[in-house]
Amino acid sequence: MPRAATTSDVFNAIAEPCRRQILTALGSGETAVTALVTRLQLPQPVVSKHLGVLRQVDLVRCRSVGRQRLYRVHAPALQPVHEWVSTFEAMWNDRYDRLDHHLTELQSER
Amino acid sequence: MPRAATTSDVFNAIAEPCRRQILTALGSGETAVTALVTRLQLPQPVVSKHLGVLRQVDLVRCRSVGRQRLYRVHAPALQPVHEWVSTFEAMWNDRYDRLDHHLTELQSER
DNA sequence: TTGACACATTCCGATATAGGAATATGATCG
DNA sequence: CGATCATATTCCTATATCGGAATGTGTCAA
Repeated sequence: MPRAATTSDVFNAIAEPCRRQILTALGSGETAVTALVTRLQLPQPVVSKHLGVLRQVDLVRCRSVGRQRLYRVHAPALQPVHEWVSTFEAMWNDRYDRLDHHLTELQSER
Repeated sequence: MPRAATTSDVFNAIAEPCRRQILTALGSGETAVTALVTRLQLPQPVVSKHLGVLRQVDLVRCRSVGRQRLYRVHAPALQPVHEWVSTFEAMWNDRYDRLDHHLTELQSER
């Protein structure tokens, strides 16, 4: 069994490098699909499909203008990720590093 | 082609719910594999395999004590995720929400 | 040394998913 | 209306990855 559905889990959606690239690119503001295609040097169907996934987890939203579709980041969807990661934030300071070293040394002494 | 190797990408490693559970459980301190197994109600081989993945991306480290293996979180490996997500942090405040609403309305007016 | 315990690894089958190619949809313009 | 541009969708195949079952490895204890 593969992992939980990409299309329903934000963590899973941003696990794909291309999708992160797309989000980063959209960080600079509303962008049309073709613009993304040229900027990221990816085939158009690939970009559209990734955008589809990002839309399903509400990481991007879009509006139609003429025949273009302008996509933008919907950042609040990233908040759960930020919160979860922040849980561990207190652990990447020097005190924890020293603890880590200490524990590692405990092993080699054996 | 499936996505980039789980075993080399932190984003991918934390895309799996079980692995997030494991990390969260390890947040309370060094833990043996059996303890994780009983706490998370998962088969032992499953836990061991997830720990293997987490080890490969350096999200956990372990030391041997007797016949046990004590695992601990190595939080610095999460920093890239935190940094990437933080890039968008400024976008999930009220100002951006209002902008979002505004852009959404622009569409329906058409 | 033998057995019990703690954990890791291998083999397996089922299933998602990524990307390519081709095609479909939808809007605009002449 | 027909052509063209912008984007989405479908069909396809290759490949990771997950979990289960069984087995392997290493350590301790009697």
